[in-house]
Amino acid sequence: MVRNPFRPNKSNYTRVKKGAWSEEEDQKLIAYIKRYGIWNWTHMPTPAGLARTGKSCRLRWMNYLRPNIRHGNITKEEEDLIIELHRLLGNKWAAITARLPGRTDNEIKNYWNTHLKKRVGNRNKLQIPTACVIKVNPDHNDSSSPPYASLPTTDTPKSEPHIGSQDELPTMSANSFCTSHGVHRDDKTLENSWYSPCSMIEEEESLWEQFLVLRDLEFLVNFGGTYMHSGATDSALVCM
DNA sequence: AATCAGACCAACCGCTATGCC
DNA sequence: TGGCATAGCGGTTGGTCTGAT
Repeated sequence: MVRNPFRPNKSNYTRVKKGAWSEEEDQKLIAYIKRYGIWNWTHMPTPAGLARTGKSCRLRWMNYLRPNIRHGNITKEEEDLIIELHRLLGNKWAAITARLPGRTDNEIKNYWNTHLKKRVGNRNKLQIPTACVIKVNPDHNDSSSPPYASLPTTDTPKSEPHIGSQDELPTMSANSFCTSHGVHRDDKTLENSWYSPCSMIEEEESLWEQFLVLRDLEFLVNFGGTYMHSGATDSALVCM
């Protein structure tokens, strides 16, 4: 099922431009999208006057030209959030980015690989991952709080976070949906705590139940984040 | 001033997920 | 239901920048 949207053949391969985008190309893409919206990345480059693949156009738009993109100057708060989200979600850059409005997955990924990976890696060497319980508040029905989550900053500790509030995120390890175990996060001891193992039997019994709850929650979180992130209020871009 | 190494980041590539016919 | 087309994600690459020597 591996399929490239536009795999140039020998006759047109040289026509496809690669490498850095020029200012002119940017303007062409912006102008085209402003006028016609995004109807089909694969077939857009030709009428837009671009010798690029649809994939390349999409990437350029999503990572650089899209409105409301913020570049550089990752704040301390954002950095903390990235670190914590990465601890919870692993390399799910799209999911992480959904909680960081204005940032792109590519930027977050690059920032992690260049700035945070080593630092966090060194810190985590002192921590031992263990199995434990995922805290879930099934009673949450507060429509005033958005489905996406943010994490408390270190100077504003929360007492008892619950899923669904702006202060909480379902706590799970990178692979918690398959083989590994969720991680109980207590904000008071966020920096230096991995919890002692709970009963494996209890965990096995509750794991599927937690999985089902979290699967639904994950959908809400991703949908909410993606929707907000897409700039869907811009009529020309709603089709994104 | 020249060179080199490491850091940074935009863009590419391979692959999976999803929707449609 | 299966196959095709497209969108999207995550890992990797390679060009450029910057600081050290």
